[in-house]
Amino acid sequence: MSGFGPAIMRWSAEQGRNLPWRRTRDPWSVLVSELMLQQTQVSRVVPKYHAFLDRFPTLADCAAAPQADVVKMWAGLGYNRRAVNLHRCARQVAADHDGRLPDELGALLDLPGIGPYTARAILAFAFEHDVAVVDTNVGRVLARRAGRRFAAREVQAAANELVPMGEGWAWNQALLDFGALLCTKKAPACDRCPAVAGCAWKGEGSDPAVGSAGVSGGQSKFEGSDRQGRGRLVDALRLGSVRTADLAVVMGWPADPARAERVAATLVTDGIATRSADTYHLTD
DNA sequence: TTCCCGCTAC
DNA sequence: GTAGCGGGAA
Repeated sequence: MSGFGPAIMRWSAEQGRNLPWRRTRDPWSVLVSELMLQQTQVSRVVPKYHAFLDRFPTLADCAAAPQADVVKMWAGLGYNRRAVNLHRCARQVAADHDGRLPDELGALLDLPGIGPYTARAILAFAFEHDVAVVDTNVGRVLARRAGRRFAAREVQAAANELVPMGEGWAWNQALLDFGALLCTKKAPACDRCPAVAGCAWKGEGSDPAVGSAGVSGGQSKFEGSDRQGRGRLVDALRLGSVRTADLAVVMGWPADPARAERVAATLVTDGIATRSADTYHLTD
């Protein structure tokens, strides 16, 4: 109650970020931005977003291109499965929806790479529907506001309650900004918070967001991980094919070729790479 | 070290 | 419900 929502809306109007994907309602552009923003910081996405849309201005352009071209444009973003998902999504929309992204939740959820967050983000940010977009930031903010941990189904329900009729677009952008800039995971700025009066937590005591549904925990270390080796191999594959005999060196594990082959196989399973005879290359 | 506008496949 | 997935900046 109180002025929680209005306070955040006022704050956002003054302090909100002016991000490139907020200047468009083009569903394809929104989809590209949202896929890139999954687990990847805004500052890293901005330049890639422009370059990607320059190369693939429409969904049809992407669907018509080889998957390898999409993966190449994904360089620097990481989590290359997202590039594969985006390409598969584009092809499925081209085939099943006449090239236009659906504006219905169920149909969006049926598309590769689109889950509960991204589906609602497209509805809210491209089609301006009054749906609640729930990511880890929103989950964190809502748990803190309520002063308790949420169960899985409660988070979306709590978020739905807050969407102001006819202002879903601005509200969801505002809440994402609020979570990213003020109500942050480690150092919430409660002293500068415009909505502290409507908050049950106020930064005092244990953080209700920890362990609450929809709030992501910490990540495993990157250095020395399988992810690091995968990244090195995909980087190499963007330049050309890699022989099986060279995998271990390329992936940074010269003394462990067995590990290199095992991890390289996961790229094949993910549909990112293809092995033919003794050579790996990006899947076309 | 930590952070990051999740999804897929178990 | 949870493991796995990149990479650079601060």
